[in-house]
Amino acid sequence: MKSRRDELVDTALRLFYKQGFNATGIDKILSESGVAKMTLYKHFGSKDELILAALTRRDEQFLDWLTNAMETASPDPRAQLLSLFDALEKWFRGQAFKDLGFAGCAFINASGEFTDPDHPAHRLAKQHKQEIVDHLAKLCTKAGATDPETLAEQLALLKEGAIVTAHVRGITESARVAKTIATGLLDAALPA
Amino acid sequence: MKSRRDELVDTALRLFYKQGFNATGIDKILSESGVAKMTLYKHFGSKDELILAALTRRDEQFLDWLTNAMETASPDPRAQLLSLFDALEKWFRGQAFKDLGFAGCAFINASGEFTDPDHPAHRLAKQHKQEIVDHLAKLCTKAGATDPETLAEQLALLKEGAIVTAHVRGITESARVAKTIATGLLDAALPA
DNA sequence: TGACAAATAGACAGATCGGTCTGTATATAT
DNA sequence: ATATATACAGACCGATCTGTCTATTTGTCA
Repeated sequence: MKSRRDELVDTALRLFYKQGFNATGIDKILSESGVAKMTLYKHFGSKDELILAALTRRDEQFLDWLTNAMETASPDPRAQLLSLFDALEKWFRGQAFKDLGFAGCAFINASGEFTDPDHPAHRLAKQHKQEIVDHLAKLCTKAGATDPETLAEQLALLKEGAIVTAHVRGITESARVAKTIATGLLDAALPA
Repeated sequence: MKSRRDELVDTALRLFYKQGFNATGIDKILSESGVAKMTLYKHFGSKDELILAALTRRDEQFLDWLTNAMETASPDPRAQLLSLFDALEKWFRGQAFKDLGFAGCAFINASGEFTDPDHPAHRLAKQHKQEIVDHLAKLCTKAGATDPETLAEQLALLKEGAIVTAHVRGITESARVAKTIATGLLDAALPA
């Protein structure tokens, strides 16, 4: 059973994601979650803290989903790296997080609203992106890359490009465009 | 001499870009631009219209800057395509729009705040991105690509990835990561 | 049953929001 | 010099924002 705190964080994440952080008022989160205002301020000191909690929840949720999708796809690390882009396409099509749909990357969106790199939400976004790069680098090492860090940065950049293209322009096929480029990179960087 | 309307739009663009659209109030734009409230509402029917005017201004400004930077770089279309990423790096370092600095792409940020694809600001963002792809496709044709549209989409995706990486993670070198990948794509897609 | 903790509803405060309105000052052109 | 357009300053409106407070209800455990 979900605690009142979880109820708040999940509702906040959903509304922040679909309507933006500044555009979403506390009252809407309360009415949609059915939680009283005092309960919110018992768990969180301010709206900013709730924003951070929602993004933290998203961080865990997204990494769990992504790593699971990639591990499930294949035992081969090279195939796992490529399956990143198959997972992205499912996400873009709204098949990954059914209660949220697809409205771009919550962390890119957060960085757009809180452009100051020292803002806690922006810092969390940076950390989230770094975690993904680190995970990719591990797989690149396992796949036998001579420069796994560089390869991981390249793949991560393709991922970000695909996300933005899918969201801003509505082109879900961007995942396949990125996958094609990634295939060429892996062919060149990994031993046959 | 700048008209009052231009004064408004320039100030609005600067504040929207650095602080976000919803977080920037009308009163701040008025006080920083030194324009009276009634003058604003004589030129624009609402804040939403001012947002659109600011983004339209940014669209012109950015495309002018980018096309000029690429044309200036070289007469060779292949070199022009690669110079896209040199221009990006200058932008990331804050050397392109000195009154604005770098706070990500205004259109990616707008799409993050206005996630509904039918929102006028989101539509404008989509249009802006399409204009750039079209411009790249023309250059790809000039460079002799057999499939200029696909190549242009690939380069555009690299551009978006570099922008997001630079903004969210603060890694200005992302422009060079993208350029390396782009070089490989051009080597494979263009006649020697 | 009675005590205690947790969550409820909802009024309230103070600030800020977008937008309207009145009245005054400035500048240009005839 | 007078007419006209434009922009000014700033009061004002209703709505909404975050956050605080009181008083009531609910649920649990002894």
